[in-house]
Amino acid sequence: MLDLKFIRDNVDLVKEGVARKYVDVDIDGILALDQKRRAIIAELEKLRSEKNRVSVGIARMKKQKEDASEAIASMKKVGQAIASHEKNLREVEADLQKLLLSVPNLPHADAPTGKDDNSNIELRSWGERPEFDFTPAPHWELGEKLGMFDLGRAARIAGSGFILYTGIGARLSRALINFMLDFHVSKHGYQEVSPPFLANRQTMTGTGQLPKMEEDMYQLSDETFFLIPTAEVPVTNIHAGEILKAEDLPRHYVAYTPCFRREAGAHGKDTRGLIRVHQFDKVEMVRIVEPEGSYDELEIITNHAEAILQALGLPYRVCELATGDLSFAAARCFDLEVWAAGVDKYLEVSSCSIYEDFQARRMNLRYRPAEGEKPIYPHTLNGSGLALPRTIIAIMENFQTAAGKIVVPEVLRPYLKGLEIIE
RNA sequence: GGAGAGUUGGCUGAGUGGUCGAAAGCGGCGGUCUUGAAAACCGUUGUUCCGCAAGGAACCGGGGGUUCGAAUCCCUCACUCUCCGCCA
Repeated sequence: MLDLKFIRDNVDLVKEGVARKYVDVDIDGILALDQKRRAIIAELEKLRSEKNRVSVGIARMKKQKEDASEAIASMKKVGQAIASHEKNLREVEADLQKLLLSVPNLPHADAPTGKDDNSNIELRSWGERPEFDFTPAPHWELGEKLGMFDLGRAARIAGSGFILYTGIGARLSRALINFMLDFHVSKHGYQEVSPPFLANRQTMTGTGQLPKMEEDMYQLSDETFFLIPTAEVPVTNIHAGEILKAEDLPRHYVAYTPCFRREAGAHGKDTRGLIRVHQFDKVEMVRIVEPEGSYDELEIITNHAEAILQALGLPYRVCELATGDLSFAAARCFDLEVWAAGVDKYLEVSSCSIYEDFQARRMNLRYRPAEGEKPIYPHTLNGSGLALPRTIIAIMENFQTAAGKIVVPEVLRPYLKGLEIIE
């Protein structure tokens, strides 16, 4: 959420930023409602002030057994006027809030302007793409042959777009989760947390999934819970509504969770194998930091995600998202795309974003920079480190042998009782 | 799932429908005293909104209502605790 005062004082800047995100929101409508709201408040507070003043008098008269009926009668009218103004204010504020919640975060000045991912910019790449003297197989062929997963039975259990990992596939998945968590905890200093996998409406609004992404999430029929689309939601909201002390910052959290996404409107796009599924595992990093120097934090979190790919020996590239490709709440975002030899393309395995104070304001998360100072909003960031299925795809496809076996990355072997080859 | 009890400021904990933003204690901060510290004493100590300002307004779990007036009464939701049942 943007600061209403900021919108008021920077109308052109806000309109320009929103336009760069290719989002259509009614900024003028917000300003009009804001003006209306303030007019109502001014009037309402005048009435309340009168009420308070006269009420004291009534109390005194009653105490001295004097007749207060005249004052009470006149206050009755004031009371009614107050009630009607309050109703009015509630309505205006509800409308205003609704509009405000639909305003996206403004993109950072350095984010490349562009409508969609065609305008994304490759910043750097790491590692060598593997060379084969045979045609590398896609992971769905390798996976079925090696008994790592069974998509047909998964579809029978839940539907298409779900994964049933089997045998070594399930173990590899568990090994990756443990490896990533351990890595971020011991090498990058994160605190591991394990949050609920369901979240309520308020929490979903806090990080910005609601109101815009309602159709993309799974919702329970009692309408109180959503299945989380990412650990970003429960973890960033850990301190929602709190006023943290300066020494409580920074907070560095890492969490493993499954992620649930309806992928509405994604039919036919990358649907083979494990590329795009409705439920996947992910290890996620979240950083809650002071605004000062927060963009350095974006580099740091991106590097932390990259470190996993480097440790696994997977070639990747880092892309900066164009303004139109940025998520609703993000100001700037770097994607990591891993090379997958079998499907012969780069696959997004991590998204590292900074939200500035946009999420903090939505969830009313604040901290006090120093004793006696006013609380202000910290900045929030998050980055995948990493999403599992596509990482598994890259491991399988890049490390496959002519015989259709898969060489296990060394860093994972301790997690698989020393296993070197999946065959 | 059933029955009951709660939710007040950083914490503990009072609060009769009428100057209650709210007693008291603890903690925090400032000061006096002290070589320094402790103790004692004095003072201070929330968040937000409107307003150029002066100033005003709101907030006692959330939301509604009754009333001239609500922390206090009513409704509703959420959460916490105790007991019973069920269960990984």
